[in-house]
Amino acid sequence: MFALVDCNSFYASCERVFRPDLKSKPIVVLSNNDGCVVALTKEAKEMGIKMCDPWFEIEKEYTKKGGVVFSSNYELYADISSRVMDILEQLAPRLEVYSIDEAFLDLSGVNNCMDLYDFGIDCQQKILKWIGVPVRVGIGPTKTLAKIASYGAKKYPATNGVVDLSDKKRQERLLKITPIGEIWGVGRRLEKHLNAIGIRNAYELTQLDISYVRKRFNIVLAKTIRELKGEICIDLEDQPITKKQIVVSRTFSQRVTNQDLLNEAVSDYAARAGVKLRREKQVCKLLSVFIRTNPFRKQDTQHRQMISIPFINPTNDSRDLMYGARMAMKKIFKPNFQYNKAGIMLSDFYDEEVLQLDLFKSEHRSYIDKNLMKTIDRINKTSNGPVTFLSQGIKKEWSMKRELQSPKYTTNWNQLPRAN
DNA sequence: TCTGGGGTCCTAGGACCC
DNA sequence: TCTGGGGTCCTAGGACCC
Repeated sequence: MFALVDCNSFYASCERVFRPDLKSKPIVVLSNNDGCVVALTKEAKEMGIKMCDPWFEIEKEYTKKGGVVFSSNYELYADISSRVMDILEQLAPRLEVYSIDEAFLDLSGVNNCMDLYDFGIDCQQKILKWIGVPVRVGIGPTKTLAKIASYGAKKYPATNGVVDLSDKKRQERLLKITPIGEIWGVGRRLEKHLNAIGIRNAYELTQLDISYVRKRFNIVLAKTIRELKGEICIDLEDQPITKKQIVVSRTFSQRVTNQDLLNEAVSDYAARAGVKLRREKQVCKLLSVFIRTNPFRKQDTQHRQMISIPFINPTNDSRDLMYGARMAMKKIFKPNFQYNKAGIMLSDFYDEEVLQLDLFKSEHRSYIDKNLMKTIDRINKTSNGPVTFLSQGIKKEWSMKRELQSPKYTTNWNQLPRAN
């Protein structure tokens, strides 16, 4: 049996933890660059705000009506998240941290000693009391059913935010009122296709013939159906899996036409990606860079391009990555376009310790170089940083804006909350 | 004027090999 | 005159997730 514990309006709830005065106020949290809404409370939803609404379109009306807004504060959210996960870890034998605000729990054994609904309520109360974040709990024999249970817990207030789908009859009842698009693994595209052949809810989906689905659609949807019927196809992943790619990309705060500035941006992203790669203890063999103009500006001529360049010797040295990024940029940059986003992607990873070197080339990063990177990383973890490379830029005119951010209450000594 | 970022998995199609 | 077929690997792009 699985449980899915899901934090309600997570980013917005994090903001409330240190601002009890916002208890029943509408709150929205914005994406990077204060671009669009990525989290919103029930109260904001009731005002007609939707996920992904562009901020500039709703700002005036929303603030006039007394809505509260924050730029995203990922340091705060990550810290609150890890505190929630710590508690969950103590409540169940196995835990999979699925995202910043969700975790799957393996409940085998738990159902022998307590009622699962009571377990859910207990979870909820502990996290609310110890952290201050409201959660809902969905319980079911497969992950996909636990997800459906969680949907039910959100949608129907009478459940008190906990739904246990152990019972087959109860499963069927909820599946019959769950729209197809709410199923885990069914996105907008599939929803449209399924609706077109007359499938409207989760129950109707389970009535389809599996081999037909595999032929007409794909193997992923076939798996989803088996999961909806109670057959476990997706296991709990409680071991941290090594990443297969690392991406750093940002929309610029303003449009950029100048190649020097683009070089600065991708160098900065390359250095950030390097930090992540070294944290994974991996080296990479392939680096890709992409740039694009703003697709929302129909009046501009569009340009988007991506290019990959291989390293002969796999590396995680920021200097190699930055050099590669600039080489790539040189190849794809075209003048007279108004770029609004660039990004870098690292892939083809190998373990740092078991490097395969090129047979005919001996130059590779030395022990001293490795220590240099380690030292920089260590300094940057303290408040003595940051140490950066000149090519990452100083003014960073392209870098994003975040004008409405709350303090880093839990991760910065100078921003601790005060009790008066 | 202003529209996010970071991932995974699957598939189709091309290059290449024997 | 008539010019195959099966396999692998790689990449780009799509769909999905939070």
